[in-house]
Amino acid sequence: MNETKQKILDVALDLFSQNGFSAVSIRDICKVVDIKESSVYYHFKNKQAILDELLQHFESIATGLMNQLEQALTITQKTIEENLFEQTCDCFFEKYLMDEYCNKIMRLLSIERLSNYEMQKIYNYWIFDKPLNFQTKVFSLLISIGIIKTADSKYLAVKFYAPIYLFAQQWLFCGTLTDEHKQFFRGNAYEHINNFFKEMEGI
Amino acid sequence: MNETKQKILDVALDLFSQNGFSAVSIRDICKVVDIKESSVYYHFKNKQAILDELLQHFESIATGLMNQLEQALTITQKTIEENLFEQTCDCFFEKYLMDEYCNKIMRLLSIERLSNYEMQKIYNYWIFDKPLNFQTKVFSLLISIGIIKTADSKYLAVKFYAPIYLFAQQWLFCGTLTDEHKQFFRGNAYEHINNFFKEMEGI
DNA sequence: TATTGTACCTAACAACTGTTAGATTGTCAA
DNA sequence: TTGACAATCTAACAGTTGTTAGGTACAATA
Repeated sequence: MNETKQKILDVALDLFSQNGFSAVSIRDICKVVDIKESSVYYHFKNKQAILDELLQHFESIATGLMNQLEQALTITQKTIEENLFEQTCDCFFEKYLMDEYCNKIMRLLSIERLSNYEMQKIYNYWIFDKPLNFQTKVFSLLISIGIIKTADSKYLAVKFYAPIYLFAQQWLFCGTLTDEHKQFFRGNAYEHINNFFKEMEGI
Repeated sequence: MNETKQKILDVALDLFSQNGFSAVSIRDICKVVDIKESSVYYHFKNKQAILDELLQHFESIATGLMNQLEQALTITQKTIEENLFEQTCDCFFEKYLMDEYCNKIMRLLSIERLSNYEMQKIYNYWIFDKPLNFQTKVFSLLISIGIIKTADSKYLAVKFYAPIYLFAQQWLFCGTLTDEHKQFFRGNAYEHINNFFKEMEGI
């Protein structure tokens, strides 16, 4: 891909994720990229097309990561327990919630979803429905192979995911994504996961 | 308070909560209120002053509600159990998360917190710190009077509050606040509270 | 050497932005 | 009736917005 075009996308996402789509002007972007505003229209049909391309790229990344997670459920039973923990942390935490690109897209979506129904659907899918459905599957599986005693897998998924979502909103979706905030998130989220599985073994 | 001034505040909050402060123009507000844009400057020093007054009013409402909740903890022990459940639902759910005014302010804050540090602090205080601190107090109290066996009250607060926050984000902070969405939230949140206390009695 | 295509530029457009100066009403008290 | 005040208006300002038409510089191709 063209170097300038990539730079426009990077800067646009950076500004969109802080101020929202409509509050950022083409000229704001151009000041940072250091080109004249008309040059943007050589690479993109209009302002909306920049946003479209950013979202499309995000959805392809997210689809790939979620597929990777789903595959961790299909391997042999013995390796499930070990693999699941690692995969969840690596795919979902590091490469998704804390990934610079994905994180910025999610910030942007959290703004736009309030006035744009299409954005709301994308946000709901990737932040609520998809992760909760995946966790429900995980717990159904753990119940079926006897690691967990019978329980409501859907409610288990909420109890597992909700604190992670809360910590993410607290540390990963405020201000800029810093290493310090990442460490806060990791500390809280990992501790929660450990506690959660300890408590489940007890029941 | 002046009728027109109140109408400006109402319309401004409605638009700000959907599109964010900077994406709404004075003329957007005036079209709905049906006045000329210069008339706004009779009631407010500038655009920022509208936002300031909205936030100030919210903080006085929120302070009152939280004080009311705190008081539910100081009454005689016997009535605590009965009172706490009712108060939490009434104050925190109905008069706070689902109240039209407070709900709109929280939407607005969720946009502005991404680019404005002051807004971020207000959001964090009223959405994370204050509710979590209150719940921590509640569980400390329940532990001290023997209703709950010894446990980490801070982590209990997270486990209690996180699903409520998740349901709120899912149903109360997307699109417009409808009666249908309110019912979804109530259904999920009340069920969670019941489950939570059932499980605690078991331990 | 002439032509073509890429990647940028200057300059302008009509519409919109927050804000202000000053005029115009209607409603009271003197 | 006069004067003062509150609440609104008209009209304009300087700057910003997304977008376009048309020009320029430079490389690769014919």
